[in-house]
Amino acid sequence: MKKMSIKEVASALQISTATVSYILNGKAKEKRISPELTKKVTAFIEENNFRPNHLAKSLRTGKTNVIGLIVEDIADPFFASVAGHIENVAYENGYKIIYSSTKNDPKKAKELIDTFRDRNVDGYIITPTEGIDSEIKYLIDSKLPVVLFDRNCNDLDVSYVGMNNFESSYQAAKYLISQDYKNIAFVTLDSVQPQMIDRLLGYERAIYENRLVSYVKKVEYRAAKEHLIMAEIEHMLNTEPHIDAIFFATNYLAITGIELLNRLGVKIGEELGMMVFDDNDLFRIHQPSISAIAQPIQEMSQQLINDLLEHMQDTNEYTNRTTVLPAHLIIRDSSSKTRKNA
Amino acid sequence: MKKMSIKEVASALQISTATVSYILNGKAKEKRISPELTKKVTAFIEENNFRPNHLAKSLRTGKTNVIGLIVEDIADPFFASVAGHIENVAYENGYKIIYSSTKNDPKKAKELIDTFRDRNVDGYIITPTEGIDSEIKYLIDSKLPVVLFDRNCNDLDVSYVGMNNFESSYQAAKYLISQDYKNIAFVTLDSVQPQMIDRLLGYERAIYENRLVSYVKKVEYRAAKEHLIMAEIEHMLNTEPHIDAIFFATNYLAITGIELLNRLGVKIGEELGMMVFDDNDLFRIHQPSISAIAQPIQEMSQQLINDLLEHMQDTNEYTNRTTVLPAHLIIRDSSSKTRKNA
DNA sequence: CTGTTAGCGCGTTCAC
DNA sequence: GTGAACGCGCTAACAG
Repeated sequence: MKKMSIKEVASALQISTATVSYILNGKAKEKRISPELTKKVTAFIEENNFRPNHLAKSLRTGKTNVIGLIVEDIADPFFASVAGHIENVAYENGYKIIYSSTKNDPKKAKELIDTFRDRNVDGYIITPTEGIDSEIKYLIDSKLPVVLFDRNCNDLDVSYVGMNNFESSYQAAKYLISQDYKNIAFVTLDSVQPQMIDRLLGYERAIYENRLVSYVKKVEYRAAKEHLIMAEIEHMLNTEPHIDAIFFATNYLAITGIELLNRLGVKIGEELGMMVFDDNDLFRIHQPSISAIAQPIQEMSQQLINDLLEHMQDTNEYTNRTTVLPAHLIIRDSSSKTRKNA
Repeated sequence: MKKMSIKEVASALQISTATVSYILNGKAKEKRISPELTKKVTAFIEENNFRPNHLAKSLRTGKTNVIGLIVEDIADPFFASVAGHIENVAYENGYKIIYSSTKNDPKKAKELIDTFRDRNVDGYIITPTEGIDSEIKYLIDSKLPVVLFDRNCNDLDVSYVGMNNFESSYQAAKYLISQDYKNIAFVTLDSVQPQMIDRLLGYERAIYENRLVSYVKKVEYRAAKEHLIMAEIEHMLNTEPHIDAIFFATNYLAITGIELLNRLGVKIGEELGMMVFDDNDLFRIHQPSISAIAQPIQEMSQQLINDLLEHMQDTNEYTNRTTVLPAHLIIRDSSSKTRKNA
């Protein structure tokens, strides 16, 4: 029951492997192979369940039909969701996906790019870490299809898909201001990632435009433990008691923050407004519900995989495309002093 | 800057490709290649950044160093988390992971197994759907390393890793009973998956042992829309008003249920006890917090990948192993009538 | 002892 | 419609 080779098919049918190969690849007509023979071969292949060896094919053609997906962490629901959407489309187009998580470690990111390169993946979807511009540039220079997402590398001519962090942050902050919050704090990570910086700047723009004061709390990035985050937020609330709203730059920070506030008995919405980046079941169901900026995951994924497929189709004519999608601002109860269900 | 081949290395150094290959694969000593030559070759390879073609190597050796991961849905946080853990260990051992989601469709599951087989993955981690026993059996008969998880295929001699659904469900139900709930409903999916059946049976055992009455609500499985689930639960609560606790068999059902109950203004815990399968941030932070049965994700993943690696190492001596890990019963406020924080 | 030759794995594709 | 080279690395058998 071992695997059959094209040679065996050929010899069983007393024809050459070339003929079988042409038929397999739909070039029967082009190569003027008689319909009868074509039918005979097709039938034989079907009957004996012959499957060409993918490795041999890849070795010869240089195509693996594999897409390399490099994300910060596949276990993160955001990236997992993107992985799911991408897979659907990739699957329909005959591609499989091989993934790896950088854990935001540039060294690992570089290794991953190398490994994927060694394995001849046909295209790359990458969430870049800091300091891997040169590796990405190398891929591009080698004419390999690459699409970045979530974070861009500004200095590179490469396709990118992301969301409008600056604009959505600005709009969200403006909304809080419109709801009469006067001292809005922004809790973020101490990170230089462009998307994080944009979120901060969007907030600050809204603050400055309205002649308000900005309160920015940067939580240390690496292995930020929950209780440390809580301690920092608590400290901030104690030293700046006039703060009347918090805008969290990430999901995780917000969840930790909510836990703290619940424990402190602070009434979210009434006493303290809240806005969060990245939506989540929790924010919808929490009482009061929490307003959030939802990333357009579906749209981003679609764009990502479309761009990549297109790029893989015609490597030469393809021109890079930067897509910045609008986020969805979801207004719930936490961003108004008068709660609907209060 | 195209890729260099072993042949080029050999000719540049005026030696044979065999020599280079032996050195590359650490067989220099075994093959009595002089240390000087070894050093020279190593240096040359380093300098010119030569990387052997993985495809050629795989074609020759039959090993791809790729693990095929077939889950129900990679976008589901549970599977994504498993994927993350597995990746860590796989990576350290030189394996990459190629994934695909079955969406619980047997047809797709079969296709995926075929595809992965075509692509010569070295090992399989599979969340089986119904009706793919024969495909899995085929893999096993072909001596391919397979580990199942989440759901077992009872009739197959194959390694399996999962958690003790029956026991943990039984314990959780018993706990509710011990907290003086008398009419406990069990809300589950209308599914014949073994793990779902075990959860139901565990609940029923606790009910019967205590001479209570079981209320089982099976929600239709396919594409269960939120509002339909809500309608079903609401109907149940109306027709069986004496129900004083709900035990949800899945995370998703519970989230939907909580949303409904909050809307109805039912006081979870006091008026209606609650227990849920699969933990989640939401359950921890919800007020009142929701008791849950947490899957031992870390432990399961570790066991999964260990078993598979072992199996891939010595295909012959390996004997199948069934691992059923205990779940973590996390008692919070929703499972007592007297809430701690009430 | 050191290192080489040559065939293999298997599908693709050019030249006839 | 075919023969044979080719993509590239591995390794048993062999020569010096």
